[in-house]
Amino acid sequence: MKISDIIDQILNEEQESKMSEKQKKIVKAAIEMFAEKGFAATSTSEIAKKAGVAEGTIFRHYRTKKDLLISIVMPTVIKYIAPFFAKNFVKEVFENEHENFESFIRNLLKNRYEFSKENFPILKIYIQEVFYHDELQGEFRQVFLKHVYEKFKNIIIHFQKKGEIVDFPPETIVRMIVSSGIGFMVSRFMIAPDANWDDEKEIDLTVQFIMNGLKQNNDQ
Amino acid sequence: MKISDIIDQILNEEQESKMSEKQKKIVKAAIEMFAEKGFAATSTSEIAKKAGVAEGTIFRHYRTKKDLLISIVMPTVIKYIAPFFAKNFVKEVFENEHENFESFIRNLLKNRYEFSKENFPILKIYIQEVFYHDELQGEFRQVFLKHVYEKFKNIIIHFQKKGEIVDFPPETIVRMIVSSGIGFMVSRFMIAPDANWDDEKEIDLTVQFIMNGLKQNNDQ
Amino acid sequence: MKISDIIDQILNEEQESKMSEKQKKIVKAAIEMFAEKGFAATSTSEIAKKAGVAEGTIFRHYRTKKDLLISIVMPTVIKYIAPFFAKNFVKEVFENEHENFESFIRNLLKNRYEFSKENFPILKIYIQEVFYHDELQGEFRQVFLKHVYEKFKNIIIHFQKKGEIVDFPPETIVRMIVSSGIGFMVSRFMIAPDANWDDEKEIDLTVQFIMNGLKQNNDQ
Amino acid sequence: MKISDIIDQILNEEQESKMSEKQKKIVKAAIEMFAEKGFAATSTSEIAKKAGVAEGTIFRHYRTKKDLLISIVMPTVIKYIAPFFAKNFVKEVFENEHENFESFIRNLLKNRYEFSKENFPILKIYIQEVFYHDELQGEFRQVFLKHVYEKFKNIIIHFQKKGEIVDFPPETIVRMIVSSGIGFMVSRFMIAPDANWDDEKEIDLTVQFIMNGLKQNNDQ
DNA sequence: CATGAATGAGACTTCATTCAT
DNA sequence: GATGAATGAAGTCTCATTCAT
Repeated sequence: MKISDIIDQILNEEQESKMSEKQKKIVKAAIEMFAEKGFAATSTSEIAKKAGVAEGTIFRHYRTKKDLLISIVMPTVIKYIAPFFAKNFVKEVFENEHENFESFIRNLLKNRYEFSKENFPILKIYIQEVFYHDELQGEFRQVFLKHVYEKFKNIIIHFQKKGEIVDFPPETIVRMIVSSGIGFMVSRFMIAPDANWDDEKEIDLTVQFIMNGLKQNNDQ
Repeated sequence: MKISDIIDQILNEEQESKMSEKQKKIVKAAIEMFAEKGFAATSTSEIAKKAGVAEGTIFRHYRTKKDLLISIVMPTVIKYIAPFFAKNFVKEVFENEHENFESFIRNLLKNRYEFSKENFPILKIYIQEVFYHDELQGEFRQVFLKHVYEKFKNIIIHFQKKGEIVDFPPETIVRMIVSSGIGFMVSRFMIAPDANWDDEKEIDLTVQFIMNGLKQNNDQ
Repeated sequence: MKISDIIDQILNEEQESKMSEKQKKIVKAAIEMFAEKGFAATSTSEIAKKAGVAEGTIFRHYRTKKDLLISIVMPTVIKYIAPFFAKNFVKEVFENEHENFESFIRNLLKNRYEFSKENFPILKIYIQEVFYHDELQGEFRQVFLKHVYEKFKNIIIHFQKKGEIVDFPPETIVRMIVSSGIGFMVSRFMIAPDANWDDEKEIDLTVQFIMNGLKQNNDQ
Repeated sequence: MKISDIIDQILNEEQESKMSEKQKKIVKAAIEMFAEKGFAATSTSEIAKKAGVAEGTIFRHYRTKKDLLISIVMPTVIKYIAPFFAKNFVKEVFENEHENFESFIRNLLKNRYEFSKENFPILKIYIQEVFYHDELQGEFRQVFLKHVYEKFKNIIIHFQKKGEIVDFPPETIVRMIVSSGIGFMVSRFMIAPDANWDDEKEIDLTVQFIMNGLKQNNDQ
């Protein structure tokens, strides 16, 4: 499956509705099992059983087991970073005088939180498997990540020039923001999903933490 | 392997020297392969071949493949959090008037950075596999994690009382610090190990970020 | 496989016809090899080769090698003792005035001889393996054996009351009859299957031996 | 190990005392395990562990695992049938006017019962394995069995001529006697060793059963 | 489209046996 | 004589994938 096909799928946005009933069941079952046991430790026969279909049916829809993984994971991952591709993403930040860094960060966290909430199993699978399968990086790493990363960096630089944030290397700042964000998601959905979370408050505190952490300190 | 045995091993600190030459080779090969391909996707025959021993030799030293994983990973993981168990860890923080939050954080990061630098493959394996194998949590989660977490929280509270850091819930602060730290390690050793890192500086910036992020803001 | 399922299979009597061609070949090959070399000394790869199927095919039909053993052996063993379960087995003996002990014994031996002739390899496997695998006794020992044994004993007692046979403990008489019968079968089919046997005559002599051995001796 | 060596061993009768302490432990452990799990299902490492010796030690005393089996089993089996070799065994029967068939049978059963009582585990191993290993039959079958069988048959013929027993084919009579005898031993020591046995009485009844079963019936 | 029996490569593991110490 | 680490062949079983129905 080429990356261009995947993008098409996403733009069309109709993938799911095009799926047959059986196919949906397969995807659902695969997500659950991959998230629970890992890709390599999940057998296609388990997926078939859980999905209530014959083993052969899986291979009618997906050439290989790895194809199934990629088909499940990539669309969601791409959606995850899609905002950075929106034409107006950077534009808005740059042209809107009232947009400040804090609202940018807050929006980012809230968006990604909402998305993660609905898609965490798939994101978990991605996080776990991305280091083992080139296909999950592949063109992605080069084409996409750079794209996103670059835009993100530009925004950082923009706010640094406006004097809103500290003068660390932009890459470092990206890392700090992303670490704080993903650190929250992982804690929230992987490590202690059953704890008593006040999500609104945690997001708010995380934003405060990032903002203070990156604030231009004149007294320093 | 019981957790008490593991602790003994670590205290004795002689484990490695007790290993036969072949055993060391097995462990070395296993670490490399597990880190590269993941536990489930690595076959014992690959490990044997890479280690230059017969496959049966692996099972003379480790009852099962999973035993091999555990024996490799747990000692290092325990060492990773061992500082929190040192009797003087909390004591020092509490009793030393000159100890402030910044030096505490800086020490923590530096220590864990040095350790990670030497042991990252193993830590990576742990991070990847901990969600799939109860044995990697087991008593650990209950006994150890709580222990460490609790002490960490107490230190946070200590500095909150001294007015050095902001009044967020201690758990949240722990998460922020750990996220920032692990975020650095993961970026440094997993995501872009080949980039041009100025480690000293990155640690310094990360400390600044955390300090500012948690500073008691009087003007707020 | 629960004993009730096995009974169902036997009652349906269609098991064999339900088997696929390959499955039949597997069973045939397994019987031959188990009988010749013993269960533990027969490898599944040998069975597969002899059956002309892939090794994996065996495990598609039988979860484990032991499952294969049980599936082969239990139905036949149960059929072997099934006559004792027939509703009219005891009834006939008790109610038919003309039925005497000799005709009872003669029928028993002839029936079991005919059955053994056709199924000896399987019975041999059972005899060899029953002492090593609890699954071959299991509910069997408790439920069935008692059942059969009890009925057999009742018949003995019946004929003892009629004065036809000697007053030994019924258990002892059962043992003598069974020993004589199985002794013949084992000699006939295991120890010297290639000798020149006049089966009719041997059965007849065995019946005479048992009858005389158990005859109520007035002159004693 | 050649059969002549075995005979020598037995004649010398000193085998056991020649064994080192370790060797005795090995033999003891092997007997227990072979009897419990069967030869093929018992591993040499299990034997070594149970015997408290190193695995290599077993192979210092016995070239192969099968050698161990043979060394354990054959001497006892030969002793089991040794009475038939005693020079005076047949002679006594033939020349002693007072010796009758009943006392012959009774002696036989009693002797073999006493011997079985002490050596049943080994005999059990033999019974279980003799059908799988040519070495356990080998020369034995040809040389020994025939020898014993022939002598036994001669004795039968002797008593038939004296009119004490019925005119069945001698082979058939041998089978009946042996079946009754072994049937008792197997019931006594294998099938229900824990039942409440009155051994004296059972032997007595078995002798009666055989005697009556084979008595020359003048009214027939 | 869907099925599921069949495959055979390869997974983990056990084992009898060897040999340097 | 005794040891036990090491071996590698062979064991049981799993798996992704194919294909005739």
